[in-house]
Amino acid sequence: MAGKNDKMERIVALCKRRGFIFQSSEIYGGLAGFWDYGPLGTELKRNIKDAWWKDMVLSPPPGPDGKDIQMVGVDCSIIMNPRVWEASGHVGGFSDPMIDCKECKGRFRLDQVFHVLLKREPNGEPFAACSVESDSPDGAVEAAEAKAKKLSKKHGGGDYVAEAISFESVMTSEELRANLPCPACDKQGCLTEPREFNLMFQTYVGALQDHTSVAYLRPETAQGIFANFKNVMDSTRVKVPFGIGQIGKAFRNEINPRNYTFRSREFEQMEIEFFCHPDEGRKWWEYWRDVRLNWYEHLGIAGDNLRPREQEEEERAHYSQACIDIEYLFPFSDEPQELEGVAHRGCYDLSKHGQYAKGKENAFAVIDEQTKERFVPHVIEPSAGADRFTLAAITEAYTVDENRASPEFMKFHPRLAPIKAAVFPLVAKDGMPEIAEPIYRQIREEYTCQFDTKAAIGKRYARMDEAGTPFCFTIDGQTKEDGTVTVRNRDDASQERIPKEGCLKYLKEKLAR
RNA sequence: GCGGGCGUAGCUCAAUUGGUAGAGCAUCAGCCUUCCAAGCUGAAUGUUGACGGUUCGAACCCGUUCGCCCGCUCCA
Repeated sequence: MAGKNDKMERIVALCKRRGFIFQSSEIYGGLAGFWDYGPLGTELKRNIKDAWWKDMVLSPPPGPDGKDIQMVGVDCSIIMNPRVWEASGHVGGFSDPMIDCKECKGRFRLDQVFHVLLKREPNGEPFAACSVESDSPDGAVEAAEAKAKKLSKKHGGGDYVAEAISFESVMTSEELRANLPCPACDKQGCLTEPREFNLMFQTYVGALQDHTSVAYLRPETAQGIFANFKNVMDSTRVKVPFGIGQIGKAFRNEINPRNYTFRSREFEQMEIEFFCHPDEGRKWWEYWRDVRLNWYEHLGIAGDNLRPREQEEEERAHYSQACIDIEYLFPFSDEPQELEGVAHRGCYDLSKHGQYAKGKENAFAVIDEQTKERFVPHVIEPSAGADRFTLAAITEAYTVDENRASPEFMKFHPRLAPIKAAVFPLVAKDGMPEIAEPIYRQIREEYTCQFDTKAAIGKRYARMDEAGTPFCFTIDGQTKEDGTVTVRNRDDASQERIPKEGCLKYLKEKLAR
């Protein structure tokens, strides 16, 4: 494993040295879970987002029937009405107080642990107690059966009645808590007081800071799309089936951000919500699964490191009918990590907003003009992490070849490369810079390009290798004689000669989608 | 959030254990250089992660805090 971590450390070092990724506010000691993209990283990430937008929203592959599919884009605000997060379940379901066991390090949701009292009939005198995890009091009694039997035996056996009390009611008293046993290890008095673990960042809207003005930074971009479903339908003439795409920041106050930029507290998502007839959910889910997988492969995230993994039924959210995680094996882990999930979410989200948005009960149903059928569309959600893809592109591109002058270089897909080309005079004299400069100016009109006259040519090539620049045009002594320049290919350091007027055309051909 | 380790120039590391922080690489300038990090000359670079304490004196000892790494935990 040392070798693997070593690789990750080298990648992190290269990213800093060459200006791909910096720690946020580094001069003040940084802040866990936040990262900045430097000049090269910014170009790389923008290329990724542009490729996604172009390939998924502006010009997506033909649908299952071979015809064009309908896609439009939105760009929603980060702070929304807090009711959105009640409807989505982010406020209710994921802000529960938790308690920890200091002994066994177990963590429990306060509303899912119960104190089970064993009472002796007929006077109902409790003689023993234990704790268990369960989602209901009845379930708690059942779950406590084995523990209760043991406890009963310890206290002389005989008949008893078990009664479950929620921890919520017991925890209010310091005295009672001091004696509560842990549901996992049964040790007494080692539980912490209940603590809130809401993963949403909170803020206040307006000058008044109280509970009436609380708002949240969105923990996902999807809800802005759902909330605008009707607006998009009313303003664009799209009809089901169609999709809405969005690229934007989202925020999760992760307990423990780790693994470089992989689990950040501020991150960018590239999401599609595709709306279709309930009967066609499976078909569209398969379409998007294939489209998304092909996209990664097309951009060079291919081979053994890319691991699509269909989720088992137990693993999926209760409303989800199918889900595939597109995972990537990063050097920092033995387990593949999720880059994207393509989920079949049924009508869960639209129905929820129908319930929560007052007077909008019918806003999310559509009518099929042919059959007059009225239905709430089902949703297929390909949700990708832009920063995760960026990190995958970086680790996938990172190549070691000790035989080269540049033993480390970045083999980005040309479409993703931050710098597309460099123009070098072989030496800074004999009129070579004068020939090179106009070529550089011409390329710069359309592509990121660098011009460098300094240092030995090998050093300049090596610098471009670390930046992942796929092509370098070099003006040499022969250029003045026959008007040709050399093109150096990053991947194998091979060279060919082309007419000096043909540099831009050459790039256009190589960088075509 | 818990336990363990760590923090010195952009990077890799020194500093005789409490006595004014230095080297290589990289960077920049000049010379030289006709295809893969060559050479020569010169230059710049640090509140030793931050804050506080002990001391005549702290990179070094103590406390707090921030960050990084490893293992748990978490990951809608």
